[in-house]
Amino acid sequence: MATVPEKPTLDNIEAPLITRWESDGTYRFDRSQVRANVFSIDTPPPTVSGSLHVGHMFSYTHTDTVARYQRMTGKSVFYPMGWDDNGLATERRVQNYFGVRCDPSLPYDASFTPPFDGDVPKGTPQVSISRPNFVELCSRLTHIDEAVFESVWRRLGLSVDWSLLYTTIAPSSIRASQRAFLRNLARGEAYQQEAPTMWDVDFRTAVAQAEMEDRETPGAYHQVAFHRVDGGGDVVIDTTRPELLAACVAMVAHPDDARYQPLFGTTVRTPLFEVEVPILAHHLADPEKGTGIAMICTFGDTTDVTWWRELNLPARPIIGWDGRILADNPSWISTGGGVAAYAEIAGKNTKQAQKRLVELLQESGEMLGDPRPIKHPVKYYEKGDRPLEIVTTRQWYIRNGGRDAERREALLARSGDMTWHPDYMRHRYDNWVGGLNGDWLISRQRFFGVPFPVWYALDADGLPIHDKPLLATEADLPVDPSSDAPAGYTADQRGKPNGFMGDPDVMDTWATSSLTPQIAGRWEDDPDLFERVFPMDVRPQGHDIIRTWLFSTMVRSHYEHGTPPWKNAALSGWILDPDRKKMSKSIGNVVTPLPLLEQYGTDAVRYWASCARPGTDTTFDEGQMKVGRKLANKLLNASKFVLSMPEPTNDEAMTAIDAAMMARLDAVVADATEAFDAFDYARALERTESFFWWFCDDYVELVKTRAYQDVAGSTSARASLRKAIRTLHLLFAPFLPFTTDTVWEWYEKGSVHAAAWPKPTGAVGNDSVLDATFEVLSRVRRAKTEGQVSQRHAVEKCLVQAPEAFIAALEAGKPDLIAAGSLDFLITTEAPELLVDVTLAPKPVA
RNA sequence: GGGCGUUUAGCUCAGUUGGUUAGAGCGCUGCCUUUACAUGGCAGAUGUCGGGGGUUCGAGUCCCUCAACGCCCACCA
Repeated sequence: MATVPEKPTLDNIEAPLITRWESDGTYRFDRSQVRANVFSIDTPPPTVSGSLHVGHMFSYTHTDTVARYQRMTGKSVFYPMGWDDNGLATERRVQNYFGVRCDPSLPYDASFTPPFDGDVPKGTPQVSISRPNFVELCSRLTHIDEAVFESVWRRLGLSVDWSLLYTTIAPSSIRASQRAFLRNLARGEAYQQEAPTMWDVDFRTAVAQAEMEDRETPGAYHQVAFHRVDGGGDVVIDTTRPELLAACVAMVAHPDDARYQPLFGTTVRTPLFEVEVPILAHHLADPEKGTGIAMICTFGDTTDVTWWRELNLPARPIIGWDGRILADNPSWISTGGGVAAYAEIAGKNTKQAQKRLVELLQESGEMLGDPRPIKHPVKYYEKGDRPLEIVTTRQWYIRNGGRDAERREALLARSGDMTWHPDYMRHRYDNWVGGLNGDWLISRQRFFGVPFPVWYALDADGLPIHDKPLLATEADLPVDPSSDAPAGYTADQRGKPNGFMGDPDVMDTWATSSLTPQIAGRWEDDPDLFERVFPMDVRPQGHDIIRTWLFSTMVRSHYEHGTPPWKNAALSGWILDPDRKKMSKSIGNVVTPLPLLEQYGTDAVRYWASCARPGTDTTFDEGQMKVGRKLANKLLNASKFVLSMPEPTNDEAMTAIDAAMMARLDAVVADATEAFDAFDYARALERTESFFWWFCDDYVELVKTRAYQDVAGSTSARASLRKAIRTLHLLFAPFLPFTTDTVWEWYEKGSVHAAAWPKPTGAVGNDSVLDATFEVLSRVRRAKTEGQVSQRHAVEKCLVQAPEAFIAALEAGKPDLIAAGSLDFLITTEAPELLVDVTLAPKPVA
């Protein structure tokens, strides 16, 4: 046990405590505890990018305060950390870091060394390497990044149990992910389908609905004339995508549109390409839009897909996986003019094709007027730079209710099986699930991720038989179908007729991170652990990823376990910069937390984070960190004051003043406990903090003299001060873990973070005693301020006129009041109104 | 177009079942070296609680309505 220092300081208190907590195992999960005595947290695994921003500090602190509270109530806290290193983010970082790109057609080169190691000059062309080489580099870089990341994260003082660390690309995570997929497949919850898919032409991968976003993009309306086959003149449409004219399969107008009703069932010939297409009716056609009649192409947008499906139209795709117009002349274009026109656009990207096609239409006179520029919302992959195209591909899906009312209802009902903090966040879930328009697309045509544990037998011509996939068995997981062979085949049959091929795709990151409760809880690998932590008590996360992470985790747990994966979801808000914009890497307004931790101390930054109400977006405010610093400093000094006094050895009845203070503190303990149980750390802090300032400024000042001297009530004062400060250390411990543990060391054994959360002492006090005493004290102070004398200055006479009840209440505070106010005389008389008359002693003559 | 949230002092924000005169911190002004703390203390000024209507003995708080801002979703010819 250390003693109280002469000059306590907040400087450099963090590092020794971080070391001590680790060596003492202060935050170690005790897995011998039964489920009822465990508090488990499904920690968000941050993407390992080698940097940490103040938003992380913000939301992780919220969870940490709750974890610390739960631990102090006696729960064994399961608080793991994970790194999300699987997926596209890592691939991009590897490309930029080593100056390479993956080309799966290349063979493995065992002696390959990357051209760069971190500093790739701008504009350097990337070196193409094989998939195994690329995956090796991904593993290598994630290991480097994770070592850096861990050291930075430890600095935050989070009470995570680092021995539970997991990564989403580790073999055990791949095993969990593949196992869950195989079970989804076996139960019919996963399936494969060849269908039009939203496609990013740069990443060359399919993209899920949840990962798309709209961006206002410049475009232009082009008015184009189609010729009626019956010679009755032209039908004019407006289109923003004239380059898709060659992919036109029909025209469509609203069934009630009188202008076009006579044309339904007739045909027109497309301009330039001279393909005959029907004019059809469909309720989704909007008479108000453009000319009221649209061309249907395969595929310009999602409405085209709907029309194509519902009107049973042929597929005439002309855009390839690279976003370019297919090179070969399509079978449906057969006239000389059509073939010549197609040759003009073949191989071009959509922009170039559009430009050329407009020229051709203008030459032929089939375009009316000039293009009319507009801005319109266009779908993008959230990480992409060019608009998404719709390409028909074979993909894996997990049913999520997007095409099935019964599943949708079941998943909607799940949001009622858990508690949301704050409650209104459940609307975002309900809103999203209610608006789904397709199943969850989980396959990605990428390289660094969890492979599908699936192979395909090849027929005599060497073509894959997709409808009878060869599945891995659970016992063999994890598998990599690009290097492992399926049961019944040998490695040399790969790619041969009557042999096999591996499924070339990997799962999207969300398909694996949707299993974080299972991964962290070591589902099936350690059933004893899993049953002690699952379903988890809480999922903390940002409100912006309810539609992705929260929902996808719900889907997996709903299918596999028939329950929500957690009892509570705690949603945290965003950090806004002083201009109230979201802080994000892409905007470039991110603040790094390390300099802040240096300047104000970790506790002060945690204080700022803890002031934000759950779910609320919060402005970045260094002012609040200064306040936090001040608070921590005050706690240090108040503790020094109280703990420097001799520990009371005998019992003495508590004075009315002291009992009333303790009763107030009891109320604070009750409030803070209730708030924490509801995940409202901000309220717990606010109640504790406001009590603490009152305690320092008023109560301590009032009883200071009595505590110093050996008079009647001094034991009561010392004992009360000591009990109260100890309770305050416990109440502040979740927020100011460094300051409180520093102080705790002065007089207690062990860590405050292993101590028991306070309970109300049952003190019985009369609050009006405090009110009356401080009302008079405050007036005495004002008189001294107005008289421009020190607060120590003697008061010759203090006359209090007040109603009877007030005087009665004041009675118990009189001795303290006289000492604290340096009153020579205190006289009370009864009067209808409160009046305090203060006569200051004469100022000494200089 | 639908959903959700926000709007309280110059700034950042509390205000929990409706209840005296609406609060805190920062900032601002003045004073005080006081033996826990000058990284301090004491005191002071500052508000038509976004607008309008309603319920009530009583509304920042409940209901209706409008507005501004933000987020999510839908629309994308």
